[in-house]
Amino acid sequence: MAKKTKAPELTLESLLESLKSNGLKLTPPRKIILGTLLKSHGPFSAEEIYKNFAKKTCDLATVYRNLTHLENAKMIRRCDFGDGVARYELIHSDHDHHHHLICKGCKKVEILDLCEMENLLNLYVKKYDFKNVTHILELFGTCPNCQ
Amino acid sequence: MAKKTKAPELTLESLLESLKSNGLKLTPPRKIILGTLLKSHGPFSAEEIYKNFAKKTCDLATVYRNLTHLENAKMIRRCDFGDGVARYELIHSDHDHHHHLICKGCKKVEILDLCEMENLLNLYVKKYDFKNVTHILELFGTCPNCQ
DNA sequence: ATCTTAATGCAAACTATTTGCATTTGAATT
DNA sequence: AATTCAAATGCAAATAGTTTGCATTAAGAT
Repeated sequence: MAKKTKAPELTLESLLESLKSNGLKLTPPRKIILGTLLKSHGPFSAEEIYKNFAKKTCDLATVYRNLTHLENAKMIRRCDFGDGVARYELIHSDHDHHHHLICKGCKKVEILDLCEMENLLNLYVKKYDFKNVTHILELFGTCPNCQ
Repeated sequence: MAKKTKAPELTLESLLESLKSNGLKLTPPRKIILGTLLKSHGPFSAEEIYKNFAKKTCDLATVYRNLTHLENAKMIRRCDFGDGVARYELIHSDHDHHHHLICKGCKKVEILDLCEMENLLNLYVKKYDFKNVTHILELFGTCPNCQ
């Protein structure tokens, strides 16, 4: 079931390559944004990424604009935790679709692979004859530490 | 599997009763808000509910405040379609948990009962030992009409 | 009829995000 | 290396959705 093809490791270099192949210029802000997303997984908001800039070397608006560009280029994915803040994470491959289990206390994020369950979901939905069905699915709870 | 107890029909009267039992006063805005939510199912935003007021007889801020109150009283549920707008719908009973399949074209909303799938979801998540696990799950696509 | 507190109106504040416009800069081209 | 030009940026202002402070009003208990 699992693909035998090893996942091509995502590096800052490969990401900067992707920029190029998407017709996006390699600018300092973009380097920092991609570097930040590469450093840790948890989806990050524009603010969080922005705070990561050592010397506020670019405008917050630039972060927003770039996140939109990177999303269009399918290099990052937008996550919705239902709190009115958009968060983004790197897309590691075409088939790295997953969800999150977020602790309401410490905000720790567990990665969930619900691939099989989603097949079931598609079955359920088939009768409605909708095309291009996508979904948002995020889980919340209290982690062992915070209980 | 399905409960034999017939669902106690939700009426404007029963809703106004619920207001009382939740220590909430019966005010004109509240009557209209509940009436609106009772009229059709689709989760509605504060704006949409507000527009339903025949003569703008109350302030939009009042609608927001009341939606918050009604949510706290567990009379309505907040839905998140990932577009930065909060939408609300009546809770018809303790066990009326469901999701939506929303057409990206005409915005038509289908109600999905994914109860069984959610049991599976809980199984998947068990190993993380999170407590009080909740989730948001909404589906989007293009309905037959809009294809 | 009175009283107390919750509910409301109105305006201002707030948060996350977007946009207009002048300026700068990456990178393709000479 | 210098030129060029669209793309990217900075900055400030605009926007959307929602919340809040405060003085006033009214629901419903006494």
